Amino acid sequence: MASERIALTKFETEVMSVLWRLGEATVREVQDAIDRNDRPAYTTVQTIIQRLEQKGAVRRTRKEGNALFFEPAITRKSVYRRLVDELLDLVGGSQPLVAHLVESGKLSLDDLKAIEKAAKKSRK
Amino acid sequence: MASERIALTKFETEVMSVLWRLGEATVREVQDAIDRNDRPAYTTVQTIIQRLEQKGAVRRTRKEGNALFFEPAITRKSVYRRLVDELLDLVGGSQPLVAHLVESGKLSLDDLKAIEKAAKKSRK
DNA sequence: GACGCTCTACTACAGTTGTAGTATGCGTCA
DNA sequence: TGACGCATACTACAACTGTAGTAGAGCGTC
Repeated sequence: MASERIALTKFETEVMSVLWRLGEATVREVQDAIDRNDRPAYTTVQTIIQRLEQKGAVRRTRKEGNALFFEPAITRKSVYRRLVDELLDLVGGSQPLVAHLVESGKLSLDDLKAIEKAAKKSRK
Repeated sequence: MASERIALTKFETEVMSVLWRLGEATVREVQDAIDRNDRPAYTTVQTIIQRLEQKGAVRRTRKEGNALFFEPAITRKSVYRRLVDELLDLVGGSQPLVAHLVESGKLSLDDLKAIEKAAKKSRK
């Protein structure tokens, strides 16, 4: 479910990350979960969640006291796919991307092997 | 060279890609090189290049007739690094990212092996 | 030297995004 | 049951982005 093609901004994506992690949360909880030096104001987070709701990326689940709970309405995977695709377009494919990762030390040879092994296993 | 920390928008990055590819180009040449169905107007490209110039991402090289030539003033690598880092932050590291690539069929096991081999070679 | 074409410089503008304030409502505790 | 406090709904707004028009200058051609 969840018809995709929803474009998210950086901050919106960050909020979605929190929701994917927590499963369900209030505005307050999302704000608390945002781990930054310049933490946004409560109402800022509220606005973002509201926009996410309008975009259909988030939905209300229930109410506790007078606080609403929200949960993701789109999958993490679909959003990642979009982000990754965009990046791949720019850098010219996944090969160059991974090469860049290895080259810049962000991914070790051991990591590569581990991924390989896992992939082989899940494939069969 | 080229003090980094320059944030580029999507379109700006696209223009930079053209410049990295061509090495040097006029506004007209950049516009022609943009390969899209909804190609932007000449003046639109002009504006983007102007903004890139203000940001220090691009510099004028010479004049031919009354047309200016521009060249990149920052490296492709530094921009990629920024983009990749942002994505990594979001998806939670390079391991998950590569796993996602493999899983979604964007990267084959053969690709992985090739990268591994190349990395080993360049390392020694 | 005048004309026309192309290029640059400047201006415009609406939509998006990050950021947050204000007003008002609802629950809970005394 | 009234007040306090947190939550929501609504409003605001400046900066950034994509998009492009207009005015005026320079170059090549006749």
